[in-house]
Amino acid sequence: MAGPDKQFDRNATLKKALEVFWAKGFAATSMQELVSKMGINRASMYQTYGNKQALYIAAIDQYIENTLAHVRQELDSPGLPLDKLHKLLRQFVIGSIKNNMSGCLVNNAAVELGPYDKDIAKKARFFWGEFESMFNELLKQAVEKGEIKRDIDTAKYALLINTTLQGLMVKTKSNTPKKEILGSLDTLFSLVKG
Amino acid sequence: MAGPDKQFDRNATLKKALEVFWAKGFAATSMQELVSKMGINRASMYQTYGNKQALYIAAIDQYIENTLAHVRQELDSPGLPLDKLHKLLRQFVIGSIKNNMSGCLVNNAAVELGPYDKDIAKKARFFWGEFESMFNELLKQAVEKGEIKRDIDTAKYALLINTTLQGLMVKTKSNTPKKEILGSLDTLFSLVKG
DNA sequence: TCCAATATAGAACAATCATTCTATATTGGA
DNA sequence: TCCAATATAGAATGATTGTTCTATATTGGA
Repeated sequence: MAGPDKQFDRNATLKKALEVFWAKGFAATSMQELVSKMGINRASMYQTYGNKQALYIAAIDQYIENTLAHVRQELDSPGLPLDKLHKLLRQFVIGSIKNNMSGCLVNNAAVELGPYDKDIAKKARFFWGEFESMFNELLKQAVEKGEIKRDIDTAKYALLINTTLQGLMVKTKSNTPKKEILGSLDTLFSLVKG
Repeated sequence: MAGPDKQFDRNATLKKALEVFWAKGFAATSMQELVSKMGINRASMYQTYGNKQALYIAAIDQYIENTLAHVRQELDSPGLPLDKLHKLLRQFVIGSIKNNMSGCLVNNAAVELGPYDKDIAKKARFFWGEFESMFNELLKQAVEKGEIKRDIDTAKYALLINTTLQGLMVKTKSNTPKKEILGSLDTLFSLVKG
């Protein structure tokens, strides 16, 4: 068989598509804009991804993979568990605001398509489930290390923290002052620490 | 001048438009569907509202007005302040799930258009600001009446509660189990009560 | 009985949508 | 030097988009 030949960089072009979908959502993004920003030919894109929906799913998959890897790395780094978590969530908020109030791609996708697309809804639940597992793990460490002195139900707290995080992401999308958003995050952690 | 003649019911037709936008978002809703569901002629709709964007804004305004009125009424009713608030938020969650996981129209609008539409973003901030004022008022009452025994910064707690509420709304859009969502709400209130 | 306003039906519009097609160039191994 | 794969350019397709237009019916007050 003939080799891979003059192939474009799948990962890089998908990242471009991801950025457009992240900024504008699914329905408001046209194939024209996608093809332009990806820098490849229309035919190549249909050949590679099939259609707009499939490209969107591929972009979300890449986002989920990259984000989970990043979160794992941050939470595995040295430091007090709860402080690490607090810092990570602060990063999410600041990142969203700096990235033109883009929020979280999964959150955006769930709000736009969740009720009509079971595949999207399922991916969102998986993504958040992973978050909540990691948060739970950190909370358990926080209790062990005495960073949290009470005896708490860490799993429930993990769910609450992620839910609040999703609310923070939404608030960044309407130009809410950064201080206010980060303030709510601080309030949450002050309550968790007890 | 000639009288109002054979006019359609502005309020009722706008409510129909609201329902469609609420369920499907702005971009994914076509004028064809709007006109059909509203039961009026295309020309009448353009005559009355101008264009799709203006109709959307009008629908959001009606939603904000109705929702704030409903919240005020619920929170003014007799009962323990925090219990009333808890029950109200539970209603929001259950309502969203029963209404085909539609979430909150303002939340949906902020996520879809907030970064690109300053008018939408401003309305979202106003809407949430009203929520937070009312929540703050209730929290102050809860402290006065001894429903909360600690000395808390009610304003900060009000912000946190609304932020978490927005996260709860997002979670309803991806078919997250009702029990899990309501559980997070319970966790939040258990922390607030202290 | 007019008039002016308000509604209707439904065609027409130009633009844009996602998608497919034709034809051609480039590449690396057999 | 072919071949088969992979890319390109760019036109074409047919559907759908938001919006406007023409023509007509209904209504209530002057």
